[in-house]
Amino acid sequence: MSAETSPSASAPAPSDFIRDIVARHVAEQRYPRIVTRFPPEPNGYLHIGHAKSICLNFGIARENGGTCNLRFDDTNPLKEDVEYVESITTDLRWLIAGWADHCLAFKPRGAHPAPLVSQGKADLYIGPASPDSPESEPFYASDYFAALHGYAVELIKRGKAYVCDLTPKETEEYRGAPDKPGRESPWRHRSVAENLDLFARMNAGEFPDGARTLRAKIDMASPNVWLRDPLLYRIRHAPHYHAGDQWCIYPLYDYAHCLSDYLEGISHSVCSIEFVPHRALYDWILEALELPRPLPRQYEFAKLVPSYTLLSKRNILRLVQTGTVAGWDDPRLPTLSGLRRRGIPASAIRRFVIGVGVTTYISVTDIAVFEHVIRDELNARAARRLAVLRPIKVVLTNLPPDTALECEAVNNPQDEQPTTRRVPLTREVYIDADDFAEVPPPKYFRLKPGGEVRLKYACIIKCDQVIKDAAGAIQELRCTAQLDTRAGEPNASKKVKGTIHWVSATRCVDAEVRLYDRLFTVPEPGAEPDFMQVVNPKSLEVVAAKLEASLAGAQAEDRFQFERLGYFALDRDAQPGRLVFNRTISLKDTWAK
RNA sequence: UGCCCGAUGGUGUAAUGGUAGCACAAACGACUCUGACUCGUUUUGUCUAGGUUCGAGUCCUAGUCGGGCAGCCA
Repeated sequence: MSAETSPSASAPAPSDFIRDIVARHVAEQRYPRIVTRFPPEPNGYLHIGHAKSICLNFGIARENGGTCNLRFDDTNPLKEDVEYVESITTDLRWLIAGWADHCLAFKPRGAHPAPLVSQGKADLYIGPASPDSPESEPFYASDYFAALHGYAVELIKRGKAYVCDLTPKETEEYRGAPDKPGRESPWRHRSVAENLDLFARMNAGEFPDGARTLRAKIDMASPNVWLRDPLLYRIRHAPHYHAGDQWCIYPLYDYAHCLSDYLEGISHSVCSIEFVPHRALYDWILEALELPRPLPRQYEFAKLVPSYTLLSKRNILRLVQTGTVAGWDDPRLPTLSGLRRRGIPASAIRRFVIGVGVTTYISVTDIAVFEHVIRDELNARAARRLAVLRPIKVVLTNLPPDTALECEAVNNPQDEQPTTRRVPLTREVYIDADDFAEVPPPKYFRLKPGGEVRLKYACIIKCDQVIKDAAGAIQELRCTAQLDTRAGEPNASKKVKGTIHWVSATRCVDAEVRLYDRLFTVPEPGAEPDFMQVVNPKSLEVVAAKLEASLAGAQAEDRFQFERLGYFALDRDAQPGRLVFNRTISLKDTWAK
C-alpha cells in the first residue's frame, strides 16, 4: 500500500459551522468559485496546529470543487527567509499528498498584479496554476507590494488614510486602552496633497525607520482598538527575501491580508479566533476602496491544542536552541517534519485534525486520540517483523549448533491475503529482557524459571536453567525447544499463556533503535510557569537492538511493526550498513499497568 | 474593570425547538501463536438561576467561569 493512500481519503465529508456557511454561499451562488488559502508567514516550520488549518482550507476546497492557494504572508522583511518557504512547501505537499493535491493552487512564476490604475475599480485577480509545473510558484503577499501601494494611494485620495508623524511610543499612548478611548493624532487632518507627497517621500526613502507611518482614518474612540486609526504602512529600510531591495515601506498584516485575499479571488478567508477583533478592519479596508463584489470574508475557528505538547513557534524554537531536542525535525516535536521523520503517516495527521472538528471553543484535545489514529493507520499497512530491543541470550540446548529451522512468519495478518516469509530458529536466540522474570509478578504470562512460553512462529520452549555472571546478572537462559509444537507438527496446537518475539542470535542484524516518548510530563506544558521544568527526561532512549535479518534491506518509506513492541520506521540517520530506527509509537499495552 | 467570543460525560465533538448520539479514554468480558487487532458489555454529560413554549442543550434575561483584543508581529 502506498504510504499516502488513506482511509480518510474516502471518509464522509465533515460538517461544521464554517462548512455550513460555505454550503449556503454555494447554494446562493454568491461566488463564482470557492477559493480558500493557507497563508503562513515564512518565519518557522509548520506544525500540527497548521495541519488543522491546512485540512480545513483544503477540505473546504476539495468538497466544493474549489482550490486553495498556498500564500506566503511575508510582509515583515525582518523575520522571513527562503529556508522557511522551502520547508513549508515541502511539508504542506507531503501532508495533502493523495488527498487534496488537486486543490493546491500556485500562480504563474513571476506573475505580479499591476499597480492600481483607476479609482480602485481594477480587478487584479491572479488565476491559479498547477503546482507541478516548473513555471509555477506559490503565492506571495510580497508580490502584491506594488498593487498594495496603489490601493494605499487611492485610500489617501479618498481621505481615508493619512501620514502620521507620531513616534511608536506616542502612537501607543494616543491609542488609549480597551476601556478608554484614544486621542486623535495631530497629523490626522493633513491635506490629501500633503499626504500624497509625504507617502511618496516615505516610499522614496527620505525618512528613517519609525519616523512616519501611513494610517487608516477610522475612529479613535472605537471600542474595538483595531479600529483606532490602525497602521497600514511602516518604514523599514531592509531588503526582503522575495521582493529584493526595491521597497523601504512595508504593509502591515491587516492591510495586506484582506487585499491579498481580494487579489487572489479568495471567497472564504479562514483564520484562528485571535483575529476576530480584526475582522471589522478587514471589511473596512475592502469597503473603503469600494472594490467590486463579491468580497472575500473572514471566518474564525479555534486552534488545535493537543495535550502533552507545545505548539507555538517561539516555544519550539526555545526547545531547539537549548538543545532539548536535536532540531526542527526532531521526532519528538509536533512539527510536520518531526512527525514525518518519526514515521507518522500524513493520513494519520489528517484524520486526527479533521476528526477533532471545527468550533470557536478553545479546547485541549487528548493526545491519545492522535495516538489511536496513528496506530490504526499503521496497523493496516505495517509489515510485521521480529526485533529484540534489550536482548537476553537463550540457548536451546536440544538444538545442534549448526541447525536453522525455517519458520513461516506472517507479514501482516490484517491483509486479506496475508503473505509470509521465513525466519530461522537456531540454537542461540535472543528474547527481550521484559519477557523473562526470575521472580514473576502475578498473572505473568511470559518466561520464568521452569515455565513455558511460545516463541512466535516457532515452538514452545521451557526454561530449565538461569545462568548468571559473578555479579549476579543474567547471562543466558538455557531452555528446551519442544519441536513437536512447531506449525504442522502433532502438538502444534498446544496452548500456552504467553507468546513472545525473538530473533536468531547468529542470523540477525544490529541496529540502533530510538525509543521516543512524549516530550512533556504534564498535559498542558504551555500552562506551566516554565515549560522547561516539565520536559520528560526520558523522552528519548537509545538501545542496541537485534533485528531479524530481512530488516537489513529496510527502505525509508517502509513502515514496520516490531511484533509486540510498536511501530518503527527507518531514520534519516541510517546509512548503508548502519541501521537506525525510530519508534513511531508503541503498541497499546494493557498489561503495563 | 471597555469590547468581543465561548461553556454538552475524564477529553473532543454531534444533536439547526421534538428519543442527548459518536469517537477517544477508563473498567469488565470474549477471542488470540502479538497482553496488539477485532468483538461484546458497562461507567460518566447539557455551568447556575429565572423566563418563553405543549416541549429548551438549542430561544430570551441575569449571573458564574473561561478565552481573545491595547506590536511600526503575523
